[in-house]
Amino acid sequence: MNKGRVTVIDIARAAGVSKSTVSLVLQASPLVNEVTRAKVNATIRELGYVYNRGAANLRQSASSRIIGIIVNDLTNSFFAELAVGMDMVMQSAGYVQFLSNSAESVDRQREVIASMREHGIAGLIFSPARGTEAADLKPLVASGIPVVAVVRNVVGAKVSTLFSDNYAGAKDAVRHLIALGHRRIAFLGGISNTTVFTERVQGWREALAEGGLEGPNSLVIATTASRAGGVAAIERALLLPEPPTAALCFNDAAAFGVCDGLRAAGKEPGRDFGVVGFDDVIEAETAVPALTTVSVDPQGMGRRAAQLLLKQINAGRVEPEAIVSSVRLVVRQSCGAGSSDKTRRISA
Amino acid sequence: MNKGRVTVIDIARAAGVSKSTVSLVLQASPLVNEVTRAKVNATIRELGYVYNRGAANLRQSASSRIIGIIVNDLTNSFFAELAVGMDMVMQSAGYVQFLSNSAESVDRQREVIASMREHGIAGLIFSPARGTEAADLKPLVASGIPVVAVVRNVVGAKVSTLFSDNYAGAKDAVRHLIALGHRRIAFLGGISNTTVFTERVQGWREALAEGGLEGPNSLVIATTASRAGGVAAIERALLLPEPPTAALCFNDAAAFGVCDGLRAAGKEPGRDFGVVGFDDVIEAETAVPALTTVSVDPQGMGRRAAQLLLKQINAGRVEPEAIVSSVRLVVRQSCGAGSSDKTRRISA
DNA sequence: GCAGTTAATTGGATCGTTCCAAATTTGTCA
DNA sequence: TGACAAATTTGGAACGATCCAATTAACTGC
Repeated sequence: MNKGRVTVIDIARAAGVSKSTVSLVLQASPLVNEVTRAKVNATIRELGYVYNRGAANLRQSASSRIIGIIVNDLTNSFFAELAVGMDMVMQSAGYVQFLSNSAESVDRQREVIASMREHGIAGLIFSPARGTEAADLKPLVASGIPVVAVVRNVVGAKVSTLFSDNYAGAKDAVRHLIALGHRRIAFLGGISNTTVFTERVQGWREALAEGGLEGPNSLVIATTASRAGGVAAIERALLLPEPPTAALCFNDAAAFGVCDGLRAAGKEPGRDFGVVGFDDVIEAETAVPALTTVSVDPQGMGRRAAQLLLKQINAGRVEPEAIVSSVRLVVRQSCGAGSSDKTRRISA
Repeated sequence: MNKGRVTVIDIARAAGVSKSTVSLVLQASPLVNEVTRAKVNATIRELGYVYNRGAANLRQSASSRIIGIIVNDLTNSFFAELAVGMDMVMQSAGYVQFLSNSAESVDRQREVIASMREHGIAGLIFSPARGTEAADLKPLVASGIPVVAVVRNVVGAKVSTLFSDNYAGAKDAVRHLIALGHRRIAFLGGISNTTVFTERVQGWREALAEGGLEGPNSLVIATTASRAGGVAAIERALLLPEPPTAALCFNDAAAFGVCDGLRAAGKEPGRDFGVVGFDDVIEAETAVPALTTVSVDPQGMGRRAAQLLLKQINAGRVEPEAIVSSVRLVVRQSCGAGSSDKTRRISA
């Protein structure tokens, strides 16, 4: 009996109707009589039938209810949260996702995209690996499959985008540090030749200028966007002739590293040095000291990206759309302001 | 021209051969003449043909090169790393994965499994959501699809399993703390009614007994398996009449929380209190102090789980297999031993 | 030059579903 | 009761690939 899968034809035979009727029942069509419907449904349960979406998608009209998601680094909790947000809305919209990690490799990314395409995805959301070119997306876009790029952009690609407002976020953060009395404020961590980095440094620089302060390049210390990168950056910063008294960090991971490095140097973050992160990952709230950071709400961003993609899939025709997701500064302890009182929020 | 996708028939017509020949070329069959092969391949590139795996999988023999992965909490970096490990081997084996987050909900997990099944996965790897029952997997297993449960087990389910050696790992960790001179060693964090928790507490208890020490229930403080849970646990531990001087934590996240809590109480982890974690997530190495922890190597575990699943898929017939992945204690600073010298490794 | 191989190629038929047009049943009303 | 409409049901013919058996083309060796 277990030989071969159960198909609509088996159901039809067992229920004494035609396969067409079974198909109508499967699609919950109002055309079919209640009695018949009940009988067919009973048989379906009885025989343990499983719908074969692959077969259904074969007919040219159908679009597949599968989407692709590729992130550049799933081990980074920012991207993991992003993926979780997407997963949530995709799941409740009745979609399944191919979810892959490009690990920052354009080759792997290309392979994954090709593979997903062969499997017939209805759309793609991805945070591009460093070095992604418009050409990598060309065929996908040309075939009319909606694509949403998140977090990072791909120059020249005709795809929808969803970025956070890096410039405004960095500016607000630095303004806050200036308001707290800091005069030498560094920018620590991150990889320099990326758009995100450039935008955040730009915000940092303009806020300093606005406050009549200097923003020399020596205060911008690029390393990597990780905890280890944060440690390295603060170590170098403290060796400067005129060391900073506060820093905006490229992201939360780097900010945690900066806190680690400060402690290793005998300084207490928040009290002896103002630290501000970027992203607002979950641990930011529970860390000690709680991290003051620019909240990007990665899950929310993931959800918005997913909704955007679904909208485009349903719309049929793809009209690239660029969304900038606003951010807000969440003041906690690490900047030296929130001291004892509970988390306070400043709208950006 | 963009109306409808390009199919083997289009290629065949354009290249002046039959669709069967095109099919043979696609499968790199040695039967076809080199000249013909070149001509067909050229036409394929020229027309921008994309292979339709859905159609190919329709034929009963074919198995799908899609597998399913479900994790209970992707925002936890342990599971994110696990997923990345799986992704790596699946990708190089030419598979794509549906990867979903059950968020600890058995209902969502059930839905996702059903959906994946309809899409024709060749196998499933998952870390069961709390409360998963054997019945949830019954239909999948009955249809002969290999299933591998990782990290947590599902009582009564006939599936393959891959767990880390929680018992031995906990025992080694506590032995090490005893060797460092600690006499009151707590077990902090985690959710009490889980197998993993029970096994680790068991190891803790036996190591204490072995060292002639007491292991009262008051020293086992269950909260949650998170950073916040660690903070809460150490707070309660320090209020005990006879507070502990060291602790084995349920996992690294909790251990970081314990460090945070210690600092908030004016104690320096490593110097004033021995802290040992469990998992060895990436941040464990770069944290300050570097975390002494039982290394589970989540990525490696993910890779092994993926290899096990692939083996079963290729084997055809499914014979459930139980693998216990060995662990080893990685001594760093947080336990008070590694003090100044670099990370030292003790094999378990 | 021809039988006997070997190498290459090729029409169906098939996988499990959907969809259309046509057929059947049921219901309504004069 | 018969004509007509509405409600249900139903055979095929797709969809895009694979695979088998059968055909055709290209080589042997004598």
